[in-house]
Order: sequence, then structure tokens, then C-alpha cells
Amino acid sequence: MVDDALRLWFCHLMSDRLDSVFAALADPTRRAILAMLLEDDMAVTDVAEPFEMSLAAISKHLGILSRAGLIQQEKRGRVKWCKLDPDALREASVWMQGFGQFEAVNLDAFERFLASELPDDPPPHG
Amino acid sequence: MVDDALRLWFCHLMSDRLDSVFAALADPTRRAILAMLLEDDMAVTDVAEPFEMSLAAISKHLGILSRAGLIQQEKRGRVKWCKLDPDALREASVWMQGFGQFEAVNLDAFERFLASELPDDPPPHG
DNA sequence: AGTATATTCAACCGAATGGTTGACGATGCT
DNA sequence: AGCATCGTCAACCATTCGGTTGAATATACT
Repeated sequence: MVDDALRLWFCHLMSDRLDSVFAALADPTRRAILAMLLEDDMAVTDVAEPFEMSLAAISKHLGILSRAGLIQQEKRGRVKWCKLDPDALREASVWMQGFGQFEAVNLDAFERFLASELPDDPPPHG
Repeated sequence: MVDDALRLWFCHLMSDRLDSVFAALADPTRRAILAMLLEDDMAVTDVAEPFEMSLAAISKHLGILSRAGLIQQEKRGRVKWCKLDPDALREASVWMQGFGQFEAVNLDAFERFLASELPDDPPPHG
């Protein structure tokens, strides 16, 4: 049995963590970085390469992702390797599932959403 | 198989929406509001009651949640009722699932859906 | 009609965010 | 040793964010 003070403390801890995870995910550059790291571990410079912003900016983004627990960074020699750490994402996902009367991936709702968004921006196809 | 142009378009499309959803979720007050609405629909004043901040502040938070698609607001008489709308959460969840187990987003089904939906029937947006 | 209630608007404020640049400490190469 | 590369730090800037307050609008009550 968990007493109320402990529960409060737990929620508070959880709250800070969710703050930083969701805030980290709220930026398209950082989501793009995560997507890149999904395919392979990368050095900071290589992460920065496809983006049209300074290395320092990317370095900051990586710091935010790291502090949120979404990636891990390990320095080997003079290069710092970045790898995805999906644990924090999983926590956030668990939180979200609490709202889900939804089974993991509901493609129907997904498609309904897309249908509502379609007219704006036709896909560059063909 | 989905071609790269389509994937790019897809990412761009989702991007704005994900920005606002994750940004909305990155605030503990707003997450608390969502948790309250999970139990029941509420009027703005009632949502504000347990928080130690002004009604105007809560009204702003509700606006952010609403614009992110996380809640729906309906005015009946002089009271505006707020209800949870888990669709946006579901979309964000879909995105996150991509980083967990790799059934990823089913882009094949997505493409088939687009093929059937794109040519005519442009749904009104906004 | 007059008053109370529900909600938003507008203007403001301090702090945080996302970016820049230039200098800097470390590490590797020759 | 000398130089190039990797990455961060510090200072700055414009914009956004989360909050306040007071006025305004719309609806309900008597």
C-alpha cells in the first residue's frame, strides 16, 4: 500500500519527466533527429549535416533530447555518438495509453484525420 | 512500397499537428486538465476550480488543448462544455509507436487509403 | 430593467525557447 | 610541434509562453 505522500511525490517526479519528454518532442527538428537515430547511431556533426542550421543549434537540440532521456550520448575520442533510448518514449506512451480506450494503433482514426487534412497540401507525387 | 516524395509529404503534414499536440502535452496543468476530463465533461469554471491560477489562464490552456485537437468545446447557454477528444492523442501515439515495436505506421494501408481518397471529394478544411 | 454569472479579450510582464555568432578546450593527424 | 576537426560555451537577439489584471461580452435570473 502506497501512502498519499509517496504517491504525490511519484506523480510530481513523473510530471517533470513528462514535461521534458513532451517538450522535447514538440519540436520538428528534434523529431527529425530521433527519426534519423532510429536508423543508426550518429556523431553530432553527422546529425547536423542535413539541417540548415548551425552545429551549435543542433548540439543544443541533442542536449535537450538527452536531458529528456530520449537519447544517450557517449564520447569516444573526439566524436560524441548519439543513440536512441526509447525508454522515455515508452513512458510517455504509457501515459498516453491511459487516455486510450484505444488499441495501440488505430489506423481508422488516423485515416479520418488525414482525410480532414488533405486539401491543403497535395502530395508531390508523380 | 511508398515512395520518398510521399513519405516526405506525410512527415510534413504530420509535423504541424504533432508540434501542437506535443506542445500542449508538455504542460502539467494541461495534462491535469485532460486527466480531469477523462472522468467527465466539465464547464470551464469547474475545470478552473482546483487550480491556483486565474480563470483567464485556464481559459487559455483550454484554447491550446482545443487547437491541438485534444479536447472539444461546445457552448450551451452561457456555459462552455469541455470534453476529451482522444483522436489527436491517438495520432501522436501512432507516431510514438514508430519508435517502439516496429510494426511502425502502416504506410501501405495509408497509401491505399490516399489512392482511394485523393482524386475527388476535397473535404472542407477548418 | 437590473444584476449576477460564465467566459473571453487585451495589454502587459518575466522567463523560457530557438536561433545566431565567435571564442574556446579536446582530440586526432602529419 | 602545428594544424584541422569535433563539439560546447557564452553572449546575444527575437519570439513565444505562462501568467497576471481589468474591461468587455453574452447569457441567465428575479
